[in-house]
This record gives sequence, structure tokens and C-alpha cells, in this order.
Amino acid sequence: MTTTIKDVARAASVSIATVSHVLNGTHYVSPKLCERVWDAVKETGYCRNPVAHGLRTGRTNLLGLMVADLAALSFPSIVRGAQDVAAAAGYSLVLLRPEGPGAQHLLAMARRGMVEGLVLDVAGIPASDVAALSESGIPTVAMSSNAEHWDIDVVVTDEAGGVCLAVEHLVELGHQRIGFVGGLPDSQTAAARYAGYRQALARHGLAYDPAIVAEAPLTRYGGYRGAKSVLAAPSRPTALIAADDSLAAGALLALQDAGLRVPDDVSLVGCDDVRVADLMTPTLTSLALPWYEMGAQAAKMLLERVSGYENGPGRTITLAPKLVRRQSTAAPST
Amino acid sequence: MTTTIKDVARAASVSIATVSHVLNGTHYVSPKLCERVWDAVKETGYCRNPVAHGLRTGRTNLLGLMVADLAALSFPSIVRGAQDVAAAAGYSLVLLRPEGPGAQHLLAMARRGMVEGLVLDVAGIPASDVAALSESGIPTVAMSSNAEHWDIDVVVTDEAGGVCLAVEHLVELGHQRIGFVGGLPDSQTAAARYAGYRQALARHGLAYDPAIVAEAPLTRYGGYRGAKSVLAAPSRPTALIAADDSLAAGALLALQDAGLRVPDDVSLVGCDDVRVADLMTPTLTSLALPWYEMGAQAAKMLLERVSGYENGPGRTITLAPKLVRRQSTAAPST
DNA sequence: CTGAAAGCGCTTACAG
DNA sequence: CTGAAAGCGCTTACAG
Repeated sequence: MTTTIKDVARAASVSIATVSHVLNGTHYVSPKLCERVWDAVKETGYCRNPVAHGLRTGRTNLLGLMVADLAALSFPSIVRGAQDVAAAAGYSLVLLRPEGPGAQHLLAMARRGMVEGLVLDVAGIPASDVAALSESGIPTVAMSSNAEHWDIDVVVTDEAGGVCLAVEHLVELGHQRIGFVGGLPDSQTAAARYAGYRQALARHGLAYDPAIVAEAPLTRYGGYRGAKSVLAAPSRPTALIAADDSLAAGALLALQDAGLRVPDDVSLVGCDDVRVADLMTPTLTSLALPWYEMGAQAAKMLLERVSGYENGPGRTITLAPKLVRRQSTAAPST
Repeated sequence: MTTTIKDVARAASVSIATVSHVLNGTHYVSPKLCERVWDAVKETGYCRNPVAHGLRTGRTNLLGLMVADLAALSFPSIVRGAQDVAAAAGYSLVLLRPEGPGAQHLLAMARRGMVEGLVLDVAGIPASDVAALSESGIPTVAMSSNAEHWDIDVVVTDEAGGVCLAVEHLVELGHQRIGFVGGLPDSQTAAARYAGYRQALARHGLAYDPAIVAEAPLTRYGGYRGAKSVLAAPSRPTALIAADDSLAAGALLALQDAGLRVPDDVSLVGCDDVRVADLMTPTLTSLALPWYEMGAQAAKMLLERVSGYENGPGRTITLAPKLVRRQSTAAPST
């Protein structure tokens, strides 16, 4: 019922081989026939069946995007980045879930050619699964919050470097006592951010004081409790870094509860969620993670693999967060 | 190089037809051969090529999800809803963008069988495109913020009903003067929410007072300006409904600027963004839109179409927002 | 109960 | 320069 290459060939009185050649420009065809073919295409409203094309050529123009947690804040930006570059190359994204009843089918899909390659957000995916995937031979690029040792392309966010940025910003403003409210150390991201804090302190010759460091679950209440404990320190910090914007929201509340003004009495830096940071009062100076860029770079590297343009060993590219200055940071009141 | 049905057939010493039959359970095969086939499958690590399968059967187990604005707040939830039900049926989602250089290819994809059907978020998509799609014959279900007249399945959010809920909540608390800060009336959503406000007022016998109604761009600053103007009314409202959480954030700031406490002096209801509402101080009583449900219902209806289970005229299902009570609303101070 | 064969809609050497 | 034919990896009537 839908029109095929045969219909076009018939309408143009040529062979299907010729139709294919003019459509794909894969071989010289005389102008006369070309014109007849194009006319026939227009007339019949033909467009090629991508499934048949995919079977024949092995190219489906589909890239798999595998992320465990669609509710993660990073998800929309990663998708946008990946889709923007994929679309520019004529590719679409198919959303794959790493677990659940469909996992087998999806892996099969990847292995057997429904998607040409995989962009993988390793967050929430068991390392063994990632390893298996990376060994499966299907082109894969991983997005991660820390460097990995698989021999595949990976784009990693420099979490530690981001926190360094925050510390530097505060130091430049004149702060010397900078507190830290981080996530529970069971998450790699949280650990990396904490490491960045320690590193930056050392780099600037600032003493590390456990009394102004707190670890808490990544919730508003966690931030509230964490900040409260930090404020109870014998000598309270003039600035606070919260490793997440939920933590920051809670910390802000704790500061207000304690009668402290932000940024007049205490400066506050958050992390992650641009939207929340923008809507808080005061608006929050915050670390913006390069999610869009990660998606874009991952797709770019993957496209280089599936096109055969690149076939060397796994590459790693590191992307830095950006510090977005808003109202919540200022010089310390002396 | 990758193993095919032929390899399995050879390993099991049967025909490929038999392999296919035991794999798909499409025909009785003797236990003896069945076992040989399964052994061979295991041994060769075979899994079927979905592209070839798709070409032969016309079923790719792929559903298209077309949304114009991946940065919309609704996007992640819609995807989650759609993916959850799609995955349960063995389907994956491919992300289609309605415009740009890939549009042709994508439409072609849809028309020619790469995806079996389309879930369409009509927000930001020209009505003519939607109409064309709905007439193309490919199974399509639309998600919309207002009822439509295409003869396809559509799931619509009851925007007006949501605002009614908010008004009712405030009326129950004892409020009689309820202000409204809405979006610019050029958006259908904003118009629907405004209509809901008027409706609810009428239903509860409350007078409509233009002095406590403002329209503004959907930004924090818009909300700030809108609320300011409403507060300047000769008789100021005891409660405010903001048709968006950015507007609400701005309104909150305006209220604080005016020395008014929330909810003690003025109650505030927001809309849309669960995360922001949760992190604000006070946390925001807010209308939660049924995004996850929309995605899930849309996928469900689409699956019913592509499976052939449903082939009647277009159905419409309306989903109601939910009011989530948090700290920003209370009885008016008398 | 099992298998040989046609065919889904393309692309691509290979003849002519 | 053009076309007949093989084949991508499956499924599915149809013989036997």
C-alpha cells in the first residue's frame, strides 16, 4: 500500500537499481533518467523505507541513549546535547533502559544492529554491565562523573575541579573560612566534590577544619541539618559551599533561622540545578554542570566511531563545570 | 560475523524455518528439535536481528516521541510515563524532533515504518503539522493542554480545572479575595488557566476584580511585577494564585518586599514545578500537572492502536492536575 | 511435524 | 550508462 522503490521504477520506466542510484547519488545516471526518476518520486510521494535500508546497509541512523534515572536533573540537558548533534548528522536517539523486563531485548537491539551505537550515562548502572557493554564490541561512549578505565570513549565531568572553582571564587572575594555541606560519601560524585574541596583548600593554604564540614543526604532537610551543624562550630565560616542545590536550599533556611543574612553575613554557593538557583531568594551563585556539553560531546565521539572515522583506543575528554555568579556570594563583612 | 538464524540452524541441524518457529512459538515443533534449537541458541549466543524482523513483520517495537521543547519542565516526566508503559510492552521510544534539518527524515521514518506509531506533544508544534500527521494514517496520539478536534486519540490536561482546584482550596481556607498572576494571554495554557480562575470565582459567588489580576511573562521578574501591581490594589487580596512557579517565585519576593509574610498575611499557590515548589521558603502549595500520567496514557492508547486492539474513532481522555498542599497557604488572618 | 522457497524493500557488485 | 540478480536476516504460507 505504501509506495516502494518498485513503484517509482515503474512510474519512471527504469530499473529499481537506477532509482536507487539517483536517490543515493551512488553512480552516474544520465540527466534524462535522473529527471524521470525525480519526477516519479515526487508524483508517487516516495520516501525510502529505513528498515529495509538499514537491513541492507547496516545503518539505521539510530543511536541508543541509555540512562538509568530519567528523573535525574541532568537528563533533559544530556538529551538535548546528544540530540542536537545526532540530528545534525541525520541520526535519532532511542531511549534505552538498562534494567527491567526489556533489558535483554534492548541489549539485543544494540548488539544486533537496531542502533548503531550507544551513549551510556554510567550513573546508576552497575560497573559490570558497563564493562560487558564495552566489551561487546558495539560502539559505546560513556558519560561519567569520574575517570574510568574501560577502553572506550568517555566524557567525564570534573567534579572536583568544579568545587575548586567555587572555593577560588570565595577566596577571591576574601573568604578564609569556607564551610562545606556535602552529600553522603557513598556516592562517587559526592566523594569527588569533597575531594575537590580539600584540594582547593590546600591549594590556597587554608586550614581544613572538620567542624565546618558536614555530610548529609541530598535533600533540603539534609542541607538544613548540615548547615546547622556547621554553624554550631566554635568559629563559624563566612562562606558555605553546598554540593547540591537541594542542600543549598536547606542551608539557606538554616542561615535565615540563625538570623544570618545571605550574602551579607554568610556567602552561599550551590550546585547543579540552574532553575532552582535562579528562583531562590537571594538567587544562588552556583556551579553549573556541563550536561548539555556532555551529551553533545558523547554523541560527537560516538558518531566518529560509527562512521569509522575514528578507530583508535578509547579517548577521554574532561569537561569543566562553570561557576555562575548570582546574588548569594559577596565579600565577607569585616 | 555476528551470528544469524542460519548459524543456529546449522548448529542444530534443522532448517531456519524450524528455528524461527521454536523461537517465536509460532508452530508446534517436536520436543527433541526444540531442545536442539535452544541448545544451539545458547551455544551460539544468538539473538535475532530486529531490523530484519522489522522488515519482514512491519513491527520494529519502536514508538516515536515527538516533542518540540526538550527543555520544557514536562519533558522528563512525560518521557518516564511513556517509557514505563512502552517498556512493559517490549517497546522503546525514539525521540523525534518536529523541525530542523532532520524533520523530513523523521517524518519519513514514521511514515515508512521505522516507528510503529507516534506520541506527539503538540506544545510548540504548528497545528497544520499536527493535522498533516494525524491524516498521514500513522497511529498517533497527541498530548495537549486543551481539547482538540483532530480525529485521533488525545490526552488533555484540564488546566482550567486545575486552577479551580486552587481556588477551591483557598475558599475552603476562608479566603474571599483571591488574586491571580497569570501568563501572557497569547499562550493557550495561560488562557485556559485564566479561564479556570474566572470560572471558579463565578462558581463560588466571588466577585471578579481586575485590580487583583495581572498578566506577565512567565519569569520570576514577571511574577514580581505582577504581584506588585496586584498588591497596589485599593483592597489587597488575602491570597494569590500564580499560574507558574517562576511567577510564584517572583510573587513571593514581591510579598516579602512589601513586608507581608506568607502564609500569615497572604497565601500563595504556584503551579507546575514540583522541585522548585519543594525548595522554596516557605515551601509552595502548588498545582502538580499530571505529566507522568499523560505520557503513560498516551503510550497506552498508542499501543492499543498499533496492536490493532483499538481501531475506532479518536478518543479523548482528560487528566486533572493535583493540588499539593505545602506551607504557603493558610487561613486568612482576620 | 519439518523444510524449501518466496518475499519484505532495499543496495550493490557485475554484466552487458 | 543501465539493468538483472543476488542477498541483507528474517517470517510464513505451502508442500510433503
